[in-house]
Amino acid sequence: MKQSAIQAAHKTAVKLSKGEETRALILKAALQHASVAGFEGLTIGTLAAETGLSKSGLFAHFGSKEELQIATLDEGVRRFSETAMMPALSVPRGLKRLQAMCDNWLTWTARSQLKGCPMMTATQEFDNKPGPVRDAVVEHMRRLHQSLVKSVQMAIDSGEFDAATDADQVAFELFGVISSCYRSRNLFHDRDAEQRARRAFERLIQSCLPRVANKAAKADKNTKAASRKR
Amino acid sequence: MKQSAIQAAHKTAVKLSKGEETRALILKAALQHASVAGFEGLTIGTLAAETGLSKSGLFAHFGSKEELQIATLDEGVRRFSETAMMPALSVPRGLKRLQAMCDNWLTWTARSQLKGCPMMTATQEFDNKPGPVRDAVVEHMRRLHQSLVKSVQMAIDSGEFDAATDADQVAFELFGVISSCYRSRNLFHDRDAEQRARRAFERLIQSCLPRVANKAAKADKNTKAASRKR
DNA sequence: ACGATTAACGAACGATCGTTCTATTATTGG
DNA sequence: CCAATAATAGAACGATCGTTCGTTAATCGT
Repeated sequence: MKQSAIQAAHKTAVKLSKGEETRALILKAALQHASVAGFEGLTIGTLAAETGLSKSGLFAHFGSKEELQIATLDEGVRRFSETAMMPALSVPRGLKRLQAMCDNWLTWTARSQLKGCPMMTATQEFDNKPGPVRDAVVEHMRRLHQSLVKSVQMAIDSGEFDAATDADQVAFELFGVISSCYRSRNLFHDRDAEQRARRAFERLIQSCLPRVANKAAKADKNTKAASRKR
Repeated sequence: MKQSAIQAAHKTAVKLSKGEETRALILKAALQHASVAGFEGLTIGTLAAETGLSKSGLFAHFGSKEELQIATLDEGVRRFSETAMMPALSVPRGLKRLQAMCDNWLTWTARSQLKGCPMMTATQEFDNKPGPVRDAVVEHMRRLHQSLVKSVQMAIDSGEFDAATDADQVAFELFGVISSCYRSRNLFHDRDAEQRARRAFERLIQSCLPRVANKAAKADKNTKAASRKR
């Protein structure tokens, strides 16, 4: 009983074998490192020193550097999902959720104690380097983009956005705003970066609002929300 | 006379010493390599093999890898300036020039036979890595951002953009669009990326147009263009 | 609690990294 | 054309890279 209480203290109630435990520890350090120095900058030796393991001991968990990179990327996506995406799912569908998602996106690295966004880093590092890592990055980023598209589509379905809104286009532009925010913040140490991003979101949202019968469409929102397509 | 005719065949009429000539050759290869594998991926050995020089022979041109990285970055910026920025300067000030600048920005890597944008790569690689290279990146990007701001300001001064337009904010968002375009093109191999970017530019420009007395402001354009502030 | 399994270590591998040195070959200015 | 200078080559350096291997220590299922 005492044991189960301790287990319950963890957010994930499942038990971890020794191997899984240290693997998680490694990946935490690896993600931290990758968010600063990139995935190519990940080094078995450095990582081993940071975690107190031997090179070979650490290596055994992954079998290759490539696998380590992919595992670290996966861990980054996992952290992103639980820090930025999942909380937004508790917000009602539509514009509110889209805004929550974008807002969480801007701030998740700080909340996750990372210096940069691992996925953005991975994108730049591997977008021209064929191989399994690139494939993994593409897969993850495609999913991410689709999440955005879906959220925009919900705002369209709810009537908050104009029916003619190009969800893919909006997702494209939202992604751009987020990119610009990260760059301003990390490269220029611009403290107003998030404010700039929010203003950009605002402008983008403004241009997506229903064009005609503005008030009527808003009044229609609650009834239309019930008939979602996806 | 024959010799001067040969020299005239080069675009830059100035004479090049042997050292400067090979240095330029190295930087060309280095830039090519950095645009694909990044600046940390630059390797003295690989670069020496590609250019047919010895490691030490190549090394002597720069004195350190860090200097090689900075020189390569400078070369990238130089190429960007002559491929994307300078041609835009022959377009009349104002909205037209801003559009030309953005358009050139989207396509300059292809015209310069690069796989990716060296400055974007450098930004991601060094935005969290203190040192001389990062300092150089920051300096270059700051200048770039200012170029954008200035072009936006000219569109404001000419009356094509609303007087209340926040030039810094617009530059921020333009940068985001370009980022998103590069990502879509390089990571997803999306052939519509440029079209998406142009649509985003269009939307952004639309939101900057004079709010009141639209037609009157447009008619005023030619007269107001003469009284620029900067 | 014991036997089977897994995790971790330490040493060594060849390769390549950036860098230094000395020697030799090219280029250049007078 | 010749001395002065600059450019390049070659060999070697210690460090670190990713990886392999055999052995020891810890954990786990029963």
